[in-house]
Amino acid sequence: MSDHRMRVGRERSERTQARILRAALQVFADQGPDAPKIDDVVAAAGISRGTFYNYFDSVDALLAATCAWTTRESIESIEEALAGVEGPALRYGLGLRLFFARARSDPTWSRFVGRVWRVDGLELPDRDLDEGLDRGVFRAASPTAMRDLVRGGVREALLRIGTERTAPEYGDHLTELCLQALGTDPRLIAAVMEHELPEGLEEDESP
Amino acid sequence: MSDHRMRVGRERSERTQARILRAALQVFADQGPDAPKIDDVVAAAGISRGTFYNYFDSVDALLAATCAWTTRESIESIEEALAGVEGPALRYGLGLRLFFARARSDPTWSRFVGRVWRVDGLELPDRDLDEGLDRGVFRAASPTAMRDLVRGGVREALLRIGTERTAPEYGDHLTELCLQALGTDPRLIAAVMEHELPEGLEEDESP
Amino acid sequence: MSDHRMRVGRERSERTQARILRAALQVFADQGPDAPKIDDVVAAAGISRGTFYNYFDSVDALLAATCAWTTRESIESIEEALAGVEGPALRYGLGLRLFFARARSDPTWSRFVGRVWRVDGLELPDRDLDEGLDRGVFRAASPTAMRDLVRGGVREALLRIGTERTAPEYGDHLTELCLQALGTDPRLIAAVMEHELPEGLEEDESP
Amino acid sequence: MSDHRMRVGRERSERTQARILRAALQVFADQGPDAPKIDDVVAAAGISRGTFYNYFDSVDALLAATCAWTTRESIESIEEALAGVEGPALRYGLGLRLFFARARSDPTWSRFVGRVWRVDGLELPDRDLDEGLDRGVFRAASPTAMRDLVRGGVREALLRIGTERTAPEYGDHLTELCLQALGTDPRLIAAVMEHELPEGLEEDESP
DNA sequence: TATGAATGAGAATTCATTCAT
DNA sequence: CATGAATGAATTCTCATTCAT
Repeated sequence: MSDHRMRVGRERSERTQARILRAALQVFADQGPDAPKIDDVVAAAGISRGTFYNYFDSVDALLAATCAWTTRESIESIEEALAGVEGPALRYGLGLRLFFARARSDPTWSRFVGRVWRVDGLELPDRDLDEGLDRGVFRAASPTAMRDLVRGGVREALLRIGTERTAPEYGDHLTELCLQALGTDPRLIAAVMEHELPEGLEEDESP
Repeated sequence: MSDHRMRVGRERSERTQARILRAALQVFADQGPDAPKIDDVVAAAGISRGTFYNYFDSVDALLAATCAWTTRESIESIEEALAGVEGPALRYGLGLRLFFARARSDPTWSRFVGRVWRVDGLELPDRDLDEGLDRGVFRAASPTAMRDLVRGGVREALLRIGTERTAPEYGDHLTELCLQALGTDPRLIAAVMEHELPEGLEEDESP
Repeated sequence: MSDHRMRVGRERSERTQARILRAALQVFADQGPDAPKIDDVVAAAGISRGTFYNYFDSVDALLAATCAWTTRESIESIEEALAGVEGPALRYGLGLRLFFARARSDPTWSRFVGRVWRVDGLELPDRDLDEGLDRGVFRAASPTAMRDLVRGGVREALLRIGTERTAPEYGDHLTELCLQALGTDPRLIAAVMEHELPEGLEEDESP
Repeated sequence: MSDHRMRVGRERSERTQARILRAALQVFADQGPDAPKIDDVVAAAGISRGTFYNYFDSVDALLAATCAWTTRESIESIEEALAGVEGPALRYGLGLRLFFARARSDPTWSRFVGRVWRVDGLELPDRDLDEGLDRGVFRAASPTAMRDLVRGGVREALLRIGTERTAPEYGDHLTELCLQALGTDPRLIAAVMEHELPEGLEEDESP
């Protein structure tokens, strides 16, 4: 009996926490990381102020948790989807294409990532990038500048995808441009673009 | 006599407004567009709260004015510096190099532009971009994606330049990458990079 | 359980709102409609500033609510007390006498009504007035002038009653003068003045 | 020469003071005695804040001065106009008619007197009232109630005259009602109403 | 005397946080 | 755990007053 009560309690608790995080995603996506008030989150989640404080200490803590959740979930999805793919250019390029596909299927997530994620998140595919540079698949006078260009471009693209109705090929085009900027061999680029998109990254996972 | 008084008054007024704008540049550069409190600005400008409200209705109005000032001033400087330069690639590329040079000489301005400017400002060199596309000097499957990549990359670069000590060539490298992403002919890129940097854009003009 | 909590919450909320309104009555009566500061109300009600804003948006909104409350309550009391009384002169005259009796028993209310009520409230007995004019019980070259004289006289009387210790017959005398000004038959006036005062209007009802 | 300068200075000073008072009349008439800010007066008078303080210490002092000016001027006009008139009822009735005529010709003044004057002003014709009561021309169970009724009615009438377009006879009708309320002999009332209106009270005098 | 920029005390308003139920 | 009324510190904003020119 006590067992049952505990289980029910834990489940309810997890459901409430999930509601808050989903509401936070929406609110931060709409207002950015600084503007939101507790009441915005509370209203969006359909809970009371007091309940909020049962789960998070402050808006900042909520922001951190929301970032952690989305980042963790994205990493997992990407790694899973790219599980069998080999080669830095292919992995990196397909990763970007998947990222934009996910953005397209969830504009709120896209806006959130574009507005809120700082380096932690937007540097995810660093391993493939490093490997590509090491192997000479990517070439650049300044790796830092290269990363900055790509990171900024991706962020800008996410904001656009999350905000307006973009053409279906927009994400692929941006991926292509990024690879070009990295100095990738055109034939390799073509291969990336023609490769079938692995499954994954398109569904929203509950925290 | 009355003339003299009016002139003195106007001069003082303009000096105060300039002090506020300069303080605002600093504060917005440090804290972003949403976080600053009136008191931050007031303290940075060395004026009283009341004086602030003699010049601006709210922090939002101040933000708008600061954007307008920096944008106007940047446009003027760029146009002046590029006065005699012909050809979209040369103009666009030199424009970027000048922009980054200015950023390097004024990190606060760089941080401000990187964090705060929205499209209004960061689309400045649109005319040259359009002309380059028209003439086939720039090539891209998706002009929108191309612009987004460049805009995002520039923003990211400004944040870096405004935040840390970057290598002297960083700006040039990023410029080169942008031109590559635009599909510019490598010889043309080389010409841009070897061209002497016109004077201008390096001094801060008072509002 | 949830039911109980809701009821307790609502009751507390209503009690607080009532405290604020009662404090407002006092404060507006003392200072008039424009002068009061939020802090005056807050201090008189014994609540915090924040609590005030949980109930009203501004002093103006509080003023409106206080007017609405007093007006509604007065209308109800009068109508109840005059329920069985017939004839415009009798109803109007007894209404005035009751009004002044209430004023006497609650000087704060009297000052409030005298200083703050605008037409909405002080035109209450319009129906009887119109009916009296229609039937020829009241006569006047200018109904507008007549109403203005009575309204102004009543307001002035309320201020006096609410401010100083008046003779017990003061209200009746003013009623008599009003009826005279309306051109009422002296015998009818005598009947009004000799009629027993119905119960009611003398107690303060909580909002 | 010094003489000349002093005279010119004094004249200018008097003109400025007059401008302020006239502006104050307007502003107090529109906003009542409590609401006006220094800036409202300053803007209406077309002067600077500093100049205001050369003439008055505060808004309260300005209010007092404006009341004093209008009261003094009204007393003088009335006394002058009624110079040769004998008998309390005739004097009192004609005084009221003149008062309303003045109100009609200067709605701002009317609104000001209606909203702002306290007893000091609206008790002006006390002497005639007292004399009328002494001689039995006026009759009332309660002189206080009588005065209150008349004072309130006059105030209400001034507000109406100052605010909307009233019929030309409105003032006379209200005068008649007042005299009726005072218990005046109908023939005497008729005489008052038929009496020619003395000259005066219709022009605005500069302070 | 006239001006209006500058000031800062004080009033209005917001909002994160607590806590009794 | 959930609730939302109450709180008051922090912030925004107003406006009477001063004073150098």
